[in-house]
Amino acid sequence: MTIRQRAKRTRPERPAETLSKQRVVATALSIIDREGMDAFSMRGLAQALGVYPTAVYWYVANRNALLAEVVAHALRDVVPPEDVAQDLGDWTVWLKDLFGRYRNAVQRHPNLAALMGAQMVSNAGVNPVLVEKILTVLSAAGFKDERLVRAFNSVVAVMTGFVTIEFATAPTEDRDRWAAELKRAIHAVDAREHPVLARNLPRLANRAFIVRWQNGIDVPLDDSFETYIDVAIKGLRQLLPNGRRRVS
Amino acid sequence: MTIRQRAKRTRPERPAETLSKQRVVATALSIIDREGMDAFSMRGLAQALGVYPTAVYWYVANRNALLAEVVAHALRDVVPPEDVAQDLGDWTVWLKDLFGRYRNAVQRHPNLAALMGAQMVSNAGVNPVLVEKILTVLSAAGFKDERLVRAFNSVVAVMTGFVTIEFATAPTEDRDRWAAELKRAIHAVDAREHPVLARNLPRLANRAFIVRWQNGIDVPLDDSFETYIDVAIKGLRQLLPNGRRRVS
DNA sequence: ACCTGAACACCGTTCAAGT
DNA sequence: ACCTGAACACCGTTCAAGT
Repeated sequence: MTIRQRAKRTRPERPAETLSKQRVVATALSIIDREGMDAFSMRGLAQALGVYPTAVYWYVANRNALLAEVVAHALRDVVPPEDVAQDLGDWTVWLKDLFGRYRNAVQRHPNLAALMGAQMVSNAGVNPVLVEKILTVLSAAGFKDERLVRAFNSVVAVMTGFVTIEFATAPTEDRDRWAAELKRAIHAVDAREHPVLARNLPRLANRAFIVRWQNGIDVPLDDSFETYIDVAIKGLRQLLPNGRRRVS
Repeated sequence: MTIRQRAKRTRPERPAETLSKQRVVATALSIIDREGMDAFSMRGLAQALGVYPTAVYWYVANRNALLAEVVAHALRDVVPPEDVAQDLGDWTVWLKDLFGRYRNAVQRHPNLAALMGAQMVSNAGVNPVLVEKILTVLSAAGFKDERLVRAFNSVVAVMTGFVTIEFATAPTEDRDRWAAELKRAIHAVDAREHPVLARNLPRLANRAFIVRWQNGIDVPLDDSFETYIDVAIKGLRQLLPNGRRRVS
């Protein structure tokens, strides 16, 4: 977990401009954004806040609870505001906006990508308004009862699926060596063993999942994301009772 | 990270029936399966193997590298065998089988769910045969060039999306208290603020993402998963050039 | 080649005290 | 109510030795 070459942390730094949960969460997020998940620690956070490690525990129960709040904070802008064509007859516009907003949030905090996906277990760290909004839009579109549940779960899964892996971060240790080695291995693919891959290599290399050596921060997969969303929306529309109502 | 109440580990246990990378990876996986991600440590692993902590480093470069191998091992059976109706004209059957196999793998190792999704960045820990197979099936279905790349990325994202959050594990600490509190909060939802949620609560409670207090191990979301896959397949089919060729 | 043994520089968290 | 201070029981990883 890359310990050696970090600045030695002795005592508090800043004169502590009064602590608060707000400040604790915001500072934690900024550390994770800058240095990554592996480098984040409760002690490092305390140091950044200018207090003793144990002071943080006045505001959060433990590390996991804090991380849940950090995720919630990072996701605070995902719910589209009221004015997004919610009642304008096209539910697909609202969903596309939602998916895009989630992607933006992860894009801004890629080091949190894995946690953001995982946090969807429960509403512990997620705005309950998000749930109500999705349900409202799907209801208005014509989903109800059991079909509403299934559509809801599909929407949440679609929202997190692509983006979680698009921005998943590689081991922080020796990123450059790791990337170089991977790049080499990919270009050395055996055309006899993997003919389709070899034939399409220039198109796929560093632009397709698994066959990459950089993630969405360096190489965003905008086109594929668009297609993915399109696939989901088209599929959802076919799920509606009366065939495809309200064509976009 | 729940340290206190664990058995004190002093020295090696077993007389070490000769170490090997195989044994290191398999033992690591079994520890993670039994005790969860938080409880896994290099030192605990060494103890279980009956060797000194540093002996493990002869077989793996570091913790992250080991975890990548553990994920690869857990995913070893995801690629459908040759005989699955691959060339029988219906590419959707093969894809559905693939998605089901991935789900089974995660279901067997839920504590690894978050890592499994994240590992799709690169082929470091993933079988390259998987890539070739997906490309082959999609090519045969009619996807080519840029469309092939987009379809491939969509397929991988669909494969991991639902399942990653379905089996995401809650903080290991105080699971029962956490679940009880969540259950209470969900049932106490304000019908004025969240009318659609309140109206559909019996249907959604513990059966919809975010509105859950248990995960897929305790409450599998089979129906929703089926719908989700259906949505993806239907959407993918509409992506094909000549409309819907090869109807299932 | 494979493992021991000691050491280094960290961790999260608890508990008792201070103000 | 909010923070200090000391302590406990762990970590991952490096390096020099052993066999």
